[in-house]
Amino acid sequence: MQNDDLLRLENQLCFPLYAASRLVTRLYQPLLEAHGLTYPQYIVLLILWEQDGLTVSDIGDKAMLSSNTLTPLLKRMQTAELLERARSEFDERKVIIKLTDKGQALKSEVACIPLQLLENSRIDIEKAKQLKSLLDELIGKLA
Amino acid sequence: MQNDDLLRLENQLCFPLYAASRLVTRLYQPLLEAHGLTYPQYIVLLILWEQDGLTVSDIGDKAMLSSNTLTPLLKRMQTAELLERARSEFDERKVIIKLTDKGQALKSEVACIPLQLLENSRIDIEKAKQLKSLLDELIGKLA
DNA sequence: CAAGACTATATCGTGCGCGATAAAAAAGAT
DNA sequence: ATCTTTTTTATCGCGCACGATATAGTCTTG
Repeated sequence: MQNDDLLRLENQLCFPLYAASRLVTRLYQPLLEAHGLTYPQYIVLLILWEQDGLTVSDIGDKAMLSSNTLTPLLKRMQTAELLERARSEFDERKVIIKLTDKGQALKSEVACIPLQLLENSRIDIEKAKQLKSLLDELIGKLA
Repeated sequence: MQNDDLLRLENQLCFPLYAASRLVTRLYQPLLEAHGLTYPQYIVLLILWEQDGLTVSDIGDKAMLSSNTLTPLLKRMQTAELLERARSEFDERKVIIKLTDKGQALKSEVACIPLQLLENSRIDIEKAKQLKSLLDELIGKLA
């Protein structure tokens, strides 16, 4: 493949990744907005629903985000009364994030969303699994 | 699969997409920054190197972006003297984007980047192709 | 040709992402 | 014990993304 071909948009792996990610976010957006959530906030909730009481950097490790993104995001979620932020009493550097009742309760409200999106979009479930496993592998190599 | 499992981060297709897209952007970022480019600006250049003289919405169709994102971005690229923005003389609503010599010249400078990234990351070329085709299919269904 | 509909771009506001840096607490070193 | 290093969170600035809206040019239709 010549350099010229390597620079064609259609031959880039980066662009479909970028485009697909934004398209999927757009798919979630109206459903999440109904619950006052943004997409990254939903990611944080997915993490906290699995394990509550994590520190900011614990969440950061899982979401691949750091404090410059997470601190303001978590503050907004605190303002929305979805979670509480409190310094650890054992290590004052750490901030422990705990879901409020409202944050916990949201779980059952949005539980239907993944399935709903899967059904509404005509996505082949086998191809989705294949895609996910290729993405996980890519992430493993880049993270 | 139960609702609870459907909400586990590890079972979401959306998250690896979001994470992989950001990881790949981070891979490009230092190489692009050396040429004063951001990742979305690079995407716009890829488009214009293929076909110059497009309108804002032509570029938007290809990049899946609209004027609220593109107008400021193109203005920054104009300030960087990579391109010129001029109203069409036939239809004054349209803005024609033309690369400057500097914008054209950048093509040969960044031509090595895709291959360089492919080689530096230990990405299997066959899996990359497979991934791209699955992403293209997904985009086709969602766009 | 005037009024309304439509199209193309621009503007505005909000929320990310993230590099760079700061500040404070904890851990380690001498 | 003091000094240095590391860890953890927060702050700042900039550039996207994008919904909502504005503005101006073009087209359509009576």
